Amino acid sequence: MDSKRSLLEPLFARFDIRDPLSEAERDFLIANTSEERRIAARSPLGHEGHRPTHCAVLIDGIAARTIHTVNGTRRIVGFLIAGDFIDLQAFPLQRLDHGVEAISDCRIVQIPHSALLQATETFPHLTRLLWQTTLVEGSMHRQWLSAMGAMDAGGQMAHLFCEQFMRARSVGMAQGNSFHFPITQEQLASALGLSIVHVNRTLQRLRGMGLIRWQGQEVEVTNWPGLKHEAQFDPAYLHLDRAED
Amino acid sequence: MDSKRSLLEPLFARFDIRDPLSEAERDFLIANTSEERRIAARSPLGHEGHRPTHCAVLIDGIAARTIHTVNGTRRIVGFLIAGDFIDLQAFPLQRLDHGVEAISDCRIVQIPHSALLQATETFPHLTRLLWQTTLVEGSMHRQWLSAMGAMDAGGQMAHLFCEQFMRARSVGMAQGNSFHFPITQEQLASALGLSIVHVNRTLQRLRGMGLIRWQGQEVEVTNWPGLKHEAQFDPAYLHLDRAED
DNA sequence: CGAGGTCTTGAAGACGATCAACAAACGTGG
DNA sequence: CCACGTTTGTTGATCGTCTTCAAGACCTCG
Repeated sequence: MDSKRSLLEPLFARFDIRDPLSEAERDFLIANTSEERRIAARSPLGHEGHRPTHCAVLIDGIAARTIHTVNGTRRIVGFLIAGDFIDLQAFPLQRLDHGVEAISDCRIVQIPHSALLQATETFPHLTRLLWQTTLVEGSMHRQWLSAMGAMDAGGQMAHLFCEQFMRARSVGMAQGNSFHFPITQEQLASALGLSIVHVNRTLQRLRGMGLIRWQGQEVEVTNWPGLKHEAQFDPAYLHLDRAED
Repeated sequence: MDSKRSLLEPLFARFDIRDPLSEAERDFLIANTSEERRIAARSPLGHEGHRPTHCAVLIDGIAARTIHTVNGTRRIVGFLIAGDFIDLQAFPLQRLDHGVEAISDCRIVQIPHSALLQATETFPHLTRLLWQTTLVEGSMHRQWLSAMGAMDAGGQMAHLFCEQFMRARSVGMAQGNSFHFPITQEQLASALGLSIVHVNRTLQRLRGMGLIRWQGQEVEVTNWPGLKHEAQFDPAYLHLDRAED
């Protein structure tokens, strides 16, 4: 199925950065991939506590990992873009320990856990790559933790923009210095652990410093070295591995 | 080697909670385990950017995952206790993206990456368990992120104590309501992203509320329900799976 | 055109940081 | 065993960042 092959292209591109898949591995994934499904913005892609039987891959759109606290607030702990696995963790862990929600309209495909099980039995190299993929998530979480404790709101926000920009660029989703990032300030606040009001003011400061422009759904990095400096950004933790910039 | 078997006991106990290892899997790990090594408190167990050839398991003691920021501060993003893998991520990822330092005197054993590679080729069930283990880390990171954004200093600190208490208990390292936690207030501050002064005051508040006692290197939970409530603690994310309390 | 969501601005107040100093605990060598 | 320096813990005062509350502007979509 060439249509499925093209659907999985963002995922393959992700692997190609680090360690390309063999044809047999690609074919195996393609053979076990469902038809494309469309998910409307704001709807859930995964539920905390749920035990999925399939693993989803985000083909197009933006999604967020969320954690709901007892007092009713929900915190965004990570963003997903094209080529990211949505709930691959739930394959080894059996249970999803956080929620995932679509930020924009999304397209996904699914791979049954039975196929992943088979992969671990017969495709050790692929298994190691899947494993690796889930670990990059953890690395990003650590970086967020570090940023939150060590920097002020401007630094944290700049850091997030740096991360999203580099990630978008790595999968070919950036146009020059711009990338698609259709989130609201409320969502940005939830990701940074700040109030909406303060996000708004911090945003204005970054704009005023000439670091970024943000109109509609496009973020333009107008001063990349400046933004990286403000964020103290070192992309090593993303494990993109062709050390660019 | 029965001595090595007993060294790996904390690790096996960790697996037993979720999905026990077969005898063959245990034997394989035992056969590929190095002699015990002792590491002095405050010395490094792993360096950011390093490419390890072996993976270490913490047998005894407390260690911390650290990230060094440009401005010279180091942030603690996680704690390790007996039975935790120190740098298993670096096997699939090839590179360690953060530092690890011994908090107390530690004992470790090492497993060469070559053995892990062989495990992925011939022990798929073991591989899935190793994978699973690395994912619990990510889950804890997410919870820390959520806690940092959503709660004040008291809540965050209570959350950390809850987590450490449950984890210590799960590997039999707790005595009643007490557990060994030989860290300084500076290290606690670095883990919570707070100043030392504020950690000190927050600690006094928790003590004053009768939630914990902390003398020397022992933390005693004097009011477990109260501590959990203050922390809004739900242990599901630890994936310990015998839902206790 | 109205309604709801999003963005923006102002003012007051809380939480935590920083600075500074001192007390207590610890380990080491004399 | 005591004297000493170093690390850790404790307290007070001041300041800044960020939160909260409140209200108005803008925008999009029915």
